[in-house]
Amino acid sequence: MSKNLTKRSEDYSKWYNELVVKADLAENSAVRGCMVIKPYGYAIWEKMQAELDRKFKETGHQNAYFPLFVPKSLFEAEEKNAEGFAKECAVVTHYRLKTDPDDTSKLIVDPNAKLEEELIVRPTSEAIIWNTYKGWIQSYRDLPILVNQWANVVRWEMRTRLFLRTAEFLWQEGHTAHETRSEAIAETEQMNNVYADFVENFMAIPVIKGRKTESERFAGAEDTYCIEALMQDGKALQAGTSHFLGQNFAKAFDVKFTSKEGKQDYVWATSWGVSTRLMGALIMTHSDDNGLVLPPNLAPIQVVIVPIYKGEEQLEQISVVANELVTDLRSKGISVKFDNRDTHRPGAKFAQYELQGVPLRIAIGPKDLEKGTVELARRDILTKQFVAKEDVVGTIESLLKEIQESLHNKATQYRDEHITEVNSFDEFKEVLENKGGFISAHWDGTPETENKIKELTKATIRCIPFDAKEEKGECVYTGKPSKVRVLFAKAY
RNA sequence: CGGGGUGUAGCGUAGCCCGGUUAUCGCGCCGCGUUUGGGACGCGGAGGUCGCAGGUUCGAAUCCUGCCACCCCGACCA
Repeated sequence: MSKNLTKRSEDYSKWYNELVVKADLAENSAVRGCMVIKPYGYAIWEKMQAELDRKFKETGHQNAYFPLFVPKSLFEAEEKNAEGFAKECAVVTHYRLKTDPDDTSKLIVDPNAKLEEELIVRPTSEAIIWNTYKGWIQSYRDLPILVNQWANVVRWEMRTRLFLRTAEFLWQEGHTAHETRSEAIAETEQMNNVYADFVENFMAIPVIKGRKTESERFAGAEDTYCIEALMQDGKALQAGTSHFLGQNFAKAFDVKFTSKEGKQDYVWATSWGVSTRLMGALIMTHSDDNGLVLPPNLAPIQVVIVPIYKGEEQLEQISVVANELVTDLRSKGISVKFDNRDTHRPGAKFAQYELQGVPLRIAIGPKDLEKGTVELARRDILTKQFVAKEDVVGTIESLLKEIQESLHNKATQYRDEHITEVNSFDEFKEVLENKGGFISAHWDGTPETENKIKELTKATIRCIPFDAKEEKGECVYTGKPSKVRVLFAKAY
């Protein structure tokens, strides 16, 4: 493992300055923990959005938008949800500033502009959305409602971590309403699968699908499904969640419908989301000491062309070859950048595109002009080869596919090597301390044991995998009987 | 909120214990020239309320007091 990846995630901000920087508005400590996402990083987020959005539409969902502010009275309606998020809410209490009478260069909050009811900046949107759905749903004919929202949310965490736990983050949240319990459960499963498919195949990050334990469940959910990934430093990361909300929110907001049989019933609900945290997962899964490594499906620039030249005349000759390549590659749907800046030397460009994780790099110099070749370099395994000009497009097409696959394979191999079955608590602690990763162990099913293990080791149950085999065993801590192994890990 | 630590140029830092020239060095930035197949080199240059406020002193980045900010560990968490 690369040594730098064992460091704290904050250190990534130095290497991946190209991608994202921490908010640097130090005069106001209140924005501590927020991110500035630079254009290159945002381009990656946009590619993620586009693919997710496509999958959501494919499964019958539509986008909509709901208010940023949630009146406190709505927020407190669903008790568990409110309780779960209460400790991390930003609250708006006033709506106006005025000039400070003691110092006209300063502004103060106008005490006469106090809101009658405080507004919560959404930490999640169930409350405001279910309050709205109430007006949309009367009959079974109004169901299902399959809506997704792209938004930002604020969670005032006591401690933030770049990418993984920022005070403000971008995400999508799906909120659906159904006639029946089973339909809602099917939706919950479907969306968890959509996430798994996206993260595995688009981001080349292997995940384990499973169910959360009661204590790790979303506040207000009856059941939480999740996808769990493993980072290169051996810590687990929750990459996405899909919740079956039962009738909790329908009851809290009094959302009833009349069924075909003419009976009144509460609506069944789900919600599901993934966030910019996935960009953290991307970095912490694929990066090496030279910087980011992007799966081709996600790379805003898939191929970069760097000219190596002496004098303008040579640059012109190289540009002819380069521009032809650009046209050919673009016609195949490959995104290419020809970097002909004369303010930077080739070596500096090589380093920059490596840092940015561009999957393939073409270098064209005088030697290539002579021989009719180009130099083609792979970012993921840092190899170089010379390719005849006429073979370049074909080679690149197959290499992009190969890199996508190979990144996924490499990460899967690492992940699989870091799932360790243990049968005693000593072994549990030993593996957790020295090897890290997921620990597959028996658990007696009680929150008390789960908590005790968390206290003693800092490891939590990441999930009860869906594909876990029935197997008789004894709880690794209490020795009580257990039917199935669950996955423990230290988590971000 | 509890425990520990740090504040000197855009970034990273030396100097502080033991007060004394014009505050050190590297990266980055600007200009000129030579360069260009892995982060170029030479010469010249710009850039600083030494976190803030008070105090001690002939003299404070350095000593004293107070404050502020940030980081790390813990509780919280997608």
